[in-house]
Amino acid sequence: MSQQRTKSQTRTAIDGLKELIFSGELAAGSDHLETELAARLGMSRTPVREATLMLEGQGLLEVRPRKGVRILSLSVADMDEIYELLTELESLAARRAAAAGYAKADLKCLEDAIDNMETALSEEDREAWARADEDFHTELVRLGGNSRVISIVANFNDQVRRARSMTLYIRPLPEKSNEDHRALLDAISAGDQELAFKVHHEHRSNAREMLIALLQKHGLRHV
Amino acid sequence: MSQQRTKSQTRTAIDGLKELIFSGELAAGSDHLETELAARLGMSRTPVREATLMLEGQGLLEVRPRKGVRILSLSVADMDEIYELLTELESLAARRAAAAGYAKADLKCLEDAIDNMETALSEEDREAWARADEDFHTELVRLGGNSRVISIVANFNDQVRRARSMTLYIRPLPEKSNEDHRALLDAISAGDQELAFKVHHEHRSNAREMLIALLQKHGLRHV
DNA sequence: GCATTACATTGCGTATACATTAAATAATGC
DNA sequence: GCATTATTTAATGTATACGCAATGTAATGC
Repeated sequence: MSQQRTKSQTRTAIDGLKELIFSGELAAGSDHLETELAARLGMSRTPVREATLMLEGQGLLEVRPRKGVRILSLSVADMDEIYELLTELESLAARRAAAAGYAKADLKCLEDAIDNMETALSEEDREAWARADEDFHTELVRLGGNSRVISIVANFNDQVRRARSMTLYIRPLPEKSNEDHRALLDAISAGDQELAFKVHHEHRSNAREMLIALLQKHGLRHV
Repeated sequence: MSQQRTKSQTRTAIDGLKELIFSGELAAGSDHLETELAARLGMSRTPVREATLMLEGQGLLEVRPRKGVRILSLSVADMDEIYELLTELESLAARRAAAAGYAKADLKCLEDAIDNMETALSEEDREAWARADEDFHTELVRLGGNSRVISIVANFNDQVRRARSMTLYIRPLPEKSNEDHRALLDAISAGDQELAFKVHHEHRSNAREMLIALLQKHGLRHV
């Protein structure tokens, strides 16, 4: 995205730590001393410390003095909480997007994302599908136009990212999903606020239930 | 609340800065250098810096390299965004509280808050009313039981605190407010999820519209 | 052998020193 | 005079030093 000429060490630490967390190199539940992380990232403790404080604020880890920072793991109950929150906020965004009276051109990103999901589905390319699905949801929230909602949703998407990629290959192919996406797009196009809200709320609720059931079925108590 | 034996300097800085911001001593929109704040708080730059980074994460200020930290002011549009978000999240909490099947004893805090508001109203004690109103809303969200929602709502309440206290004496006395509160309490008691959601959503929407209109009427473009 | 206390270790919180670089100012050429 | 470039200033970003307090370990008493 936006490239600074010289990326600050703190920025590097934040990005580096997030990457290490998302990739699982820093496992959920594991503890790491500031010194260790600093050495790992090739910098002094100061920017690492700043980064961990910020990531703590974002709910990705917990700073536990003298025990190291703990990479947070999410219980099923946590996932349920987060999905409930995302359901509500995305549905709010859907309603607002419908209210905004967007022209067809404004909704092109949504269209594209849906097309990409369809292609990915037919090719059974789960990674591509997941990317397009995230695009769709991100764009939907953006169209909602509430900047606070946008950043909260982005934050919690980060938090569940690991869980998503863990379940990507054990979940059923989301065949029905795109019907919902198209229905939502139609509702937004038509400016039908309540329908947009309702369609997306149900879509998200279903996804939530599916995911929770999946986690329980596979005994994934923590992700 | 929870007292540390020795409060860390960073903690002191956070609390101190928040206090200075809420009280208006650090005015909305004003800029302050790290060194200045450090001197003011009687500590070195390090904990001040950590505090400002965390408060930036909480949306209370913005760190602008070489220009100092800027205390954020909220435009009317910002207030609108935040109130929209709070409306949705509190209404979600209301629905969940209704779903939880709380016993009468569990809802005592809500009852008390309503009583306190009534007393405060009859005595025209606006400060007391505001405290009780905040108690009510905080407790409602707590009863909702979603810890993410709880902390987000607390965060945004901090952000609008200054605006609230600014408008406290120019707004009309909230005579009707308590009817809504009681109706919500009844809905929660009765376990009527949709009613609880609806009642509170409307209550909040009204409060939002009143506040926005008030800000505009008084030409308060930034608070 | 167990509990308790003294001791050693070490990770963190904070202060401070220093390098970097954006901004402000002065100087130069036209 | 104006624009452009060189210089200075100063606030930040980062490294480092250091003391404290928490944790683990050894020593002591019973």
